[in-house]
Amino acid sequence: MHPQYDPEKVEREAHQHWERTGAFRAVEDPARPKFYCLSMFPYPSGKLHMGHVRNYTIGDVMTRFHRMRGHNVMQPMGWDAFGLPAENAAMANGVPPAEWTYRNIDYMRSQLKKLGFAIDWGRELFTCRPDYYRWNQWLFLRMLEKGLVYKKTGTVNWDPVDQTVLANEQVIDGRGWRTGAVVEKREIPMYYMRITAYAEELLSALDSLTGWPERVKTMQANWIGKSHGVNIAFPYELAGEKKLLRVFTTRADTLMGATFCAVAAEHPLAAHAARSDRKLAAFVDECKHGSVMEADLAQLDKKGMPTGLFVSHPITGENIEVWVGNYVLMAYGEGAVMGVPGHDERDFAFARKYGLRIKPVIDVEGRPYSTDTWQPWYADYGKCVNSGRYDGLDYQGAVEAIAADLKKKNLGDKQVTWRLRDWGISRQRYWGTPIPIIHCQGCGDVPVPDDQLPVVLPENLVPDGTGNPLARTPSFLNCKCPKCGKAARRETDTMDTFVDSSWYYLRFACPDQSKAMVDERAKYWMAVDQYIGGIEHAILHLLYSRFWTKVMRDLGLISGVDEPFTRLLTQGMVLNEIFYRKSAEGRITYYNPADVDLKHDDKGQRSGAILKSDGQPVESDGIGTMSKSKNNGVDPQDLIDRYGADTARLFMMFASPPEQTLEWSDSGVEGGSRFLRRLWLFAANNGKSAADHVFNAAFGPVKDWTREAPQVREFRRSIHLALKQASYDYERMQYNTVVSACMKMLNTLEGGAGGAGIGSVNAVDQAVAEGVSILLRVLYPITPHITYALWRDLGYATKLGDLLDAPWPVVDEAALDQDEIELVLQVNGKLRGHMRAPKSAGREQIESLALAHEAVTRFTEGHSVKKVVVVPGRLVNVVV
RNA sequence: GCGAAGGUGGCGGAAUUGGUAGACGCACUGGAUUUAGGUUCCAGCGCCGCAAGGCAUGGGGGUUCGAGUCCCUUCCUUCGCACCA
Repeated sequence: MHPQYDPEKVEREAHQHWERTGAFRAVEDPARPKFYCLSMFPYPSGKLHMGHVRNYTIGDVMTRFHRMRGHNVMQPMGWDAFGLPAENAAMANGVPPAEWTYRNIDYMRSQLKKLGFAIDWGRELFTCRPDYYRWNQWLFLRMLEKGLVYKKTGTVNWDPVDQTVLANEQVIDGRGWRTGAVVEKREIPMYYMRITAYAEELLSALDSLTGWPERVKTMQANWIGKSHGVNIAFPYELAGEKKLLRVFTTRADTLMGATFCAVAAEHPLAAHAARSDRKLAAFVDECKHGSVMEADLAQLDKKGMPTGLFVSHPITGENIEVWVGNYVLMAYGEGAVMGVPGHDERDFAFARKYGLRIKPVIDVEGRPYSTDTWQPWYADYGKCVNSGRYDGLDYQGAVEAIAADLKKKNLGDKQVTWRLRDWGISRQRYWGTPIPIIHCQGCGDVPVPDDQLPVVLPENLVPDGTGNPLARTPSFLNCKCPKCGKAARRETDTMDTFVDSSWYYLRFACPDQSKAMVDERAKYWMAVDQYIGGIEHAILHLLYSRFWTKVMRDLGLISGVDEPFTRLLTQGMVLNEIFYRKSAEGRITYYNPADVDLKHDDKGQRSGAILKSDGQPVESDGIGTMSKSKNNGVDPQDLIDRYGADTARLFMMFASPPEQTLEWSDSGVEGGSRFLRRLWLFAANNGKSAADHVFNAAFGPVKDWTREAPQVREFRRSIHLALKQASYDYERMQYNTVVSACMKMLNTLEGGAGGAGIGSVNAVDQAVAEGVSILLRVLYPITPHITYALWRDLGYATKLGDLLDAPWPVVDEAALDQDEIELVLQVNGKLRGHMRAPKSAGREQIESLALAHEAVTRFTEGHSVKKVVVVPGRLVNVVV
């Protein structure tokens, strides 16, 4: 064995070995329990970032651990390869998105391989390949047949200069990111997936996801947003015709306080009124401009205009004026609200601004009411007042009574409303899955027949930022109508990339299947036992995937799977300190932490930070996520080149538990590297001679350790305690303390099992050998390369086989036993000393030993002992 | 505003059922090795105190023999959602 740890060599050899033996190929095996471990697949943006390294290391540790525990594991990898960044890169460099994407994939794949992940590369998939996205198209058509896909007009951000649709992230302060032109809202036809048909199941099934973090489930539940309320109709007449204005409310108990109605700018009634009122038309137009993002809308001032139309109150018959309000959302409920200024903050602000009547109808435990200023309790539940026959009723009672009365008049009923909206999947983009529709002058929108799938996306186009290049490509655009055979035009919109990621986990089970979307192998592997990814996908990706799984189930494509991901782990972000300098003119320049030296005073406290290049101080702006704009990123490649993959993996796992944020620390990385060098050195010096004994110790006939010297037994006890800790922490996925347990083991090993003349030499060697074999196996899922090399070089591999499938070490409970136990002595709950007592000592014996102990008597003298609490094996507390 | 998570040494973080707070690592201090720097090794390291001892898990209160852990209250931080009627 070479005495020097050479990570580059060690890792290269391990990779060659795994490659040669096909170590990570996953094969269906009904005889063994399966474990499908999946990390969210990356977007091929160019190179791996630290978030990827962390994500995939967590998954790899889990995969390797479960394999040692006897599971048939599968860890696949693929590429979320369609998307906007490829188009942006194309515009910047004039390279087709396909070329850019495939080049990035090649580089990132090589990085993943360097990190030594136990991935079955035979299952690699690419969402931008026709053999994958044809099934997006195929399922789209099945959903179309079932009415789960439909077409309607939707609102998009439109850049009037580039004549193109903008994604939300391309709109900055209401202007196009490239042109700076004010963005308009535009109505265009789009395809939608009817996710709302699954709202009830998507909500109720959250309860079954016991392996998901609570906050992700809460976020999804809020997003789905089920509200119970009442749909109320306000009758009116228009050109002699009787009509109804419908509103939805969760506060039907306040109906008697309704003094106006407000409709969204897009509401038909607003459009009608605008026809005869130019000022109103201008206002409606204004509302339709600007961003489509709701977070932006929420910042706007309340604005409105009367329509001049009146409706009558469904209970009193009173005349009520209809307004257009910029705060009313067309997409929620009926696109219209009843205005109850007395008990709704928005209506209150609106009424105050336009001098509308405010009528309080709820009394909240006698708290004061003034129409001058809004108070939070105005919106609380209370008793009806000023409400005629409903006076005195509470919230529930009033809602029931009012709903019943409305139902009698045919003017309303109880209703459940969802916040969740259907999923618009059309994107006016080139680099995505073509929507398989053909537009024919005579036949209308015609689905592409199955035997003409896939509709292949040409890979050689270069977008220029103006419109969709597909629309300028005759070879793609022109086709024949499948129905009538006449010349027709292909749909040029592509699908949202969330479609691609909504089912890739199913395809990993059978990526080579060319006849079907999925086959019976999916039944073996599904559901994903552990899914790992960033919290940023808590809502959309995870909700769409759940929806998609249910759709495929209901179409009979998969069976026995209601939910795709049994357990979910959302890993924390990777942070680093931010350093900057501010120039005299106020310009801020950020400096990478790698270029900054930290100064400490002699107590270890930070005393300053200076830039290495000029020795002048820089300011710290705290810590934040690694980002280009703050120049605080660390390139994983540098880390690997410098220290090797094992150190990178070890640091990632050690610095904090998987779900928490991780703070980058160069010296922490050094510490990890130091530990691995120490491990190597210890093995080189002591491991080989010890290993010769290992087969009698850990794997041979059980030895009676109770006869050995106390030092040897203490040594084993400490190894097995650490093993117990590590096993527990692997189960609960707290890998930082697994690393700490391994460090303890090495500390113990270096301390030795006792010198010459203590115990039998044979026992000392066996204890060391056993300790080494435990440490290597416990550390292996985290740092597989160095442990592979040591396992091989110390001779374990030849006798016991590959570390990949080595049995997980078993805690020897007998080793944890001690003849004498150290007990903590407390007086009045305060720590006063320690004493040793025989393991066999009973409660009374311990009590009398404690009361006689000097550490106790010092504090009990002159006082009377009231009570003695004995916690077996732990402590004695004397109360005086 | 609503919802969720979290406040523990100079720092990252431990503490499985209420039972020795600060494991493990980093930083720092002293010493050894080294021509020196680095590496490596040994020792120390919550705060105050010469010591005995006292004080410490954001603040305040409570339950308990005993509270980082349970309850109440308050402050702060982070994240998510946000005109949802």
